[in-house]
Amino acid sequence: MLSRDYLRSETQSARTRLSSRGVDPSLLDRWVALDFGRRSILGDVEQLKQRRNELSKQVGGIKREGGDPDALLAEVGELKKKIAGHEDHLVETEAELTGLELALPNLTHESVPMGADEKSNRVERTIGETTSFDFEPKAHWDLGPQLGILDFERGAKIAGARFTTYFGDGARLERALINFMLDLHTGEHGYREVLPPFIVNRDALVGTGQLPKFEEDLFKLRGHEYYLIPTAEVPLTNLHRDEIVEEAVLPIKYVAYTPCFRAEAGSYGKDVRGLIRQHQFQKVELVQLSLPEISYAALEELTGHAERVLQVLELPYRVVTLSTGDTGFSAAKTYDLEVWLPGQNAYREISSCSNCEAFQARRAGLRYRPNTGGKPRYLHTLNGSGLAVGRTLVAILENFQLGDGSIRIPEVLRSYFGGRDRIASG
RNA sequence: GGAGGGGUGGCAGAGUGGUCGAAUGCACCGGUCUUGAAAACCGGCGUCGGUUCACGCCGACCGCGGGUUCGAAUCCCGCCCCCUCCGCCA
Repeated sequence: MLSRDYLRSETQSARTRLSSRGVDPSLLDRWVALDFGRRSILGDVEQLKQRRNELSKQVGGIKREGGDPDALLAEVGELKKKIAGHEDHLVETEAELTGLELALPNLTHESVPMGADEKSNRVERTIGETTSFDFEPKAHWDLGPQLGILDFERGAKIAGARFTTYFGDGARLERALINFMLDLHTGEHGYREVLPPFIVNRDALVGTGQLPKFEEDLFKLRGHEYYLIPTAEVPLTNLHRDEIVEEAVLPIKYVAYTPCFRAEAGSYGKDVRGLIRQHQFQKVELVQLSLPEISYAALEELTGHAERVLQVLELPYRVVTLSTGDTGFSAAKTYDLEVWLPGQNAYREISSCSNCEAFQARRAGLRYRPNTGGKPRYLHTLNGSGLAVGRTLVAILENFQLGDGSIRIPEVLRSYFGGRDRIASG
């Protein structure tokens, strides 16, 4: 959510900046009308309530002294009717107002490149050489089944399309990556490990911005107001919902491994082969709750933590700033990390690191009390994959494949394989 | 699933229809005292919204949502959460 103060006092700028994200400018006009209407009704209703409260007090006094309050009661009766009418109107106005506010995306930071889609994204830096081979490299959807470590058919048999089953060293590699990432972020980057519920309620999803707009992307439990999490960002960011924390505890840094579930509505025909786009995938997620003043430094730091995983695994990648049109609903600025995949001859997203500023904090009621005392303020939220585990596994298979179809295990993962340096058939 | 108990300010804990946004204690902040500190004493100390240049004023909030009433933390209904016992279960 954007702040009402901003929408009110900077309406023109809000109109321009939101339209660069594809928001219909007339929504702003509607907002202004509703906001004005709300305050006008509120003024009336509160005045009537004030009068009613005064009269009620008088009635109490009169009754105590054994008098007859009938004259006052008649006036109160009138007031009650008026108040009820105004309040119905007020409830409607507020419902439409918040509905509108919940549907407006965040404003992008001034450093974000303007553009309608990913074509306007800006490459910030490219790390490592794209892997070269003296043979024709294979895609992971060929390598995995050949090695017997990924089984797409059996994933589909027990669940459906976009589900995969891992066997043997495939399952072990996934587990090794999870442990390696968690160990790195807790041991060297100062994050506290969390194991949250993988199912959340509606409020949590509204808090981070998936709802009410993107319901069709989510798996909902039948007969319950429960949803499978699309990312650990949802439980982690909502951990302190409706709390006021002391400034001294900031920044709060959480890391969690969770499976993630996405309906992938509207992506039919996209990445249908392999592990790239699944209904369920594993992810290690980083979340920070930050002081507003330093949240952009925190974004650089958090992005660096995700990059560190790729560096230690010796995977080539690049960092891209998403354009205004490609930036997600809740984010003010997003860096995507794209890993080189020889099987596709392309860089593919493996992490997305965002500063949401106070957008989620307003929705979720995340505030802090300044050291100097005074009013609570909204804090800033950041999140980033550190990393998407399935895609990391893909990158390892494709980048470290050897001519004989076996896979070289990166140095830092060997301790999770009892010291072995190869994944070979069987 | 069955039976019972409970959700009040940062914490503990009063309050069962009328100046109750809420006693009291602790914690916290400021002051007095003190060489300094502690103790003691004095004062302050919730959130949101509206309005105001400001001081302030007004409204709302005692898990959430409805209802009864001139008036609800207090009575009624629904829901959520927590605890205890039984059943079941990993």
